[in-house]
Amino acid sequence: MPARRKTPVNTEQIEPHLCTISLRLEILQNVPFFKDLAEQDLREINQLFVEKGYAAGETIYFAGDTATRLYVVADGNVKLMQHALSGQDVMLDVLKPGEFFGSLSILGDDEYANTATAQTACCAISIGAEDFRRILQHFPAVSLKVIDIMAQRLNAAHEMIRQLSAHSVEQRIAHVLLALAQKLGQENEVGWLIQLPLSRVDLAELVGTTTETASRVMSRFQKEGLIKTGRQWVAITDRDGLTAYKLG
Amino acid sequence: MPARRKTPVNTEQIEPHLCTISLRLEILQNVPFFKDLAEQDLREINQLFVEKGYAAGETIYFAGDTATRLYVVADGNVKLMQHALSGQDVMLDVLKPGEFFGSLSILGDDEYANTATAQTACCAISIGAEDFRRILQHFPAVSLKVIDIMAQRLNAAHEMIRQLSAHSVEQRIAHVLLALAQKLGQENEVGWLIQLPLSRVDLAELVGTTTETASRVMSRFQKEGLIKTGRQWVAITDRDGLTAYKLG
DNA sequence: CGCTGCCTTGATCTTCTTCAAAACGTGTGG
DNA sequence: CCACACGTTTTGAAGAAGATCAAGGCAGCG
Repeated sequence: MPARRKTPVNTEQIEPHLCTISLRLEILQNVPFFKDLAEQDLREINQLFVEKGYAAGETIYFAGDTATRLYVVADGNVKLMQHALSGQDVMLDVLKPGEFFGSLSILGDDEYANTATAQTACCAISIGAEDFRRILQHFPAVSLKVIDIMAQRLNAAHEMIRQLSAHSVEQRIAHVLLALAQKLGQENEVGWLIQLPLSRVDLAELVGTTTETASRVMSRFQKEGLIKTGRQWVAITDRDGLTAYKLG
Repeated sequence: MPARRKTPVNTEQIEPHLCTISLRLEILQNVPFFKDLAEQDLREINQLFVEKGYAAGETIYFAGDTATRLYVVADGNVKLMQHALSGQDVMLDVLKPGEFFGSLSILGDDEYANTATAQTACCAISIGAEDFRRILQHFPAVSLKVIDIMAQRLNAAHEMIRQLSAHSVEQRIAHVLLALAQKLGQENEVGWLIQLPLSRVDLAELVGTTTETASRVMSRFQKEGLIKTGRQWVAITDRDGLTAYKLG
């Protein structure tokens, strides 16, 4: 028995120096838009990437910083945030290994549009925007994949806009929990566990409400047996029940 | 004197058959991602496009339809909408000539993610998704431009998410009015006129509120001398004042 | 002139935020 | 191993922002 840890979330620490060069090739193969490249090309591209580890909570770049690099999550989770002048933060997305972030706007704006922070201890590899542009020019197939992924993200953002415009906090939380479980969930003795430390603050930032309201809704959901939740973790126990809530 | 029309918005009707083949080449040259192509290439690409006119209010495609074509606005304005089960609609964007919409997800999903409707009488040209993909493969420069534009749109969507999460209806309306004026505005004896028929319903759908609340906010703005507004039109008279409102 | 949509305004009610305080878990240092 | 301290979570009560319901007004058009 390791300890009396209550978190069912797996929080193994990844040492910053774990992302060795040999591992990077494997990581790159799992990046959706590099998947179809020849091994030789991949090997060359690999040379252009640099890896770095981050502690949980550490910021990878800030919104407004000069945008020079494109990143790919290698291990752990990264969250993308927007900041409002009022001090209120908004969480746009949680990324898992294989997803990219950073400087996408290859030609135009040269500022990061959002802040990237390590949600868990994590490792990310990155490439200079210039080098990435060269790759896109040489491999049209990669460009097509990138366009495809961006279209998906745009759709996800539009879905979020619809949620915020038309649904109650209760519905939005139900939706976010289901989406996160879909993306990062693991079946478990507790239920369908979201493999991510997720506080009430995080949840509030994800659905655009306050921590208090988020807490109240979570209590209600738990009381009704839809979820099990504790400090920084959530598991879904009644998927259909939550879906019903989400739909109104 | 034509009549006692009150709308300062220019509402010249475009006949559906106005988009002749000769005009199309000119239109294509103004599409951001075709701008840098050689005349000869453009001429070939032009052959692949088909044009069609739409009456104001007419729907170009519905969310959920099989996605087969990519469109470019040639003349007039097109709005992109999301629908909620509750019946509430959300307006994601208003497009002007040169902007594209439709099937962007070249490889993956084969459904339109939103509904495109003619906000004014308009004309759009379109190309089959297959043909467009071929163009992207042949001209990497076009792909880069497309990625760039999609990055901009993603940023715009994220900005909207931040607005909805962190700002009041008043702030959101101020923001939308300024953004629309920036995009479609024309200096005029009335003020900075938004060249677009824009009802209270449209406004409400743009900022995620009800027509009543939108109307109240607009009345307040007019009372304070920030805007002039009437049936389906808005002009900004105090840009700085509105900006101040937008910031809180 | 009256009809049909759009726009406005008022009153009421719900949802969510805000402010405040207490309870709980977790890691720390005695 | 226990107890304290800190950050997280919960809960309550009051207040504000916005939604909803319901009329009434105004512009444009036949």
